[in-house]
Amino acid sequence: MSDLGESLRARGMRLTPQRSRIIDAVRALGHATPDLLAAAVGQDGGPALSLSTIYRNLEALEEVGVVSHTHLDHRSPTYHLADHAEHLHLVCLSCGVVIESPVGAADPFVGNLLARHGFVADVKHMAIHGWCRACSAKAAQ
Amino acid sequence: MSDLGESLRARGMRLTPQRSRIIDAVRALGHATPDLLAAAVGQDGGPALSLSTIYRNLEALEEVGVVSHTHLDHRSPTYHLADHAEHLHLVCLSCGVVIESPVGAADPFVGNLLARHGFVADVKHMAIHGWCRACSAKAAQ
DNA sequence: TTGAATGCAAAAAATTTGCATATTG
DNA sequence: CAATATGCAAATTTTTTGCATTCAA
Repeated sequence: MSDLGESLRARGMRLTPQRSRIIDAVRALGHATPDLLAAAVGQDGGPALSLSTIYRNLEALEEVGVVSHTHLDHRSPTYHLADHAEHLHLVCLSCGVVIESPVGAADPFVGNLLARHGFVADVKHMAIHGWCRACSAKAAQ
Repeated sequence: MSDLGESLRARGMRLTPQRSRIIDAVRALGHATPDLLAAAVGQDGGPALSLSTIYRNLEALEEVGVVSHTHLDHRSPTYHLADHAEHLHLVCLSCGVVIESPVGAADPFVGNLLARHGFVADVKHMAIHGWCRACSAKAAQ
């Protein structure tokens, strides 16, 4: 991340202390929503950041490719470092548990979509919803 | 739809004119968001319905199994008749086009998740995001 | 008749935007 | 010094909730 400043500057952006702190928080939490990040940044010793700064910076950092986000449900974007191991999320509609699975599990599906529609799918942008083993067993009774 | 009234009554619910009009609107539009439905219902000749009635009824009708919803993006639930042909949605992150694809395309993927995690995936609950043929071709240059 | 449903207005929750001020490069 | 970023408050957008009134069964 030493060239982060350069990546930013190359796009006319600046490396501000706020940006560094936000990146640190994303790294520390693994993945988190904007307001969780705001809370985390507020506890790193420095002054709290306004929520709008959080939002604007997550967007900026995503453009530069430092972070990216996925949606575990229809309303929470969760951010993580872009170089974080890639995996897709399975969210149980019943108990809410989140399971991580290697993206490879979707390869045949992704291949189908490409062959059939020329569509390049990013299966990890949105979580896959359904029912976990425990909940589907419960429902089967 | 003649037994809709019974299905509702069996659960202590009632068949109101508002409910019928909402179902008609869902059928007419194919699939639409709550506010689009509100607009559509408002043009069927009768009086407009309050948005809260729309929301409460979509929820009620979904419980009874008459309608169901999917999320094309992280903020718009789109409702359709439950007996409407099942398909999954591919949404282009670049141009926004929505492509429908038979759920069968996801069978191997769904099978993998079941085998690997015991997870019963409902791939059509959330749209699959990615890039359509045109946009990915453009990006390749 | 009576409990469920409606309408309206106010409350929430989650982002986004305007703008004056502070800062980076 | 000039242009980008920040902070704060206000505006949006979308959905939910309280409550008095209406209506289906």
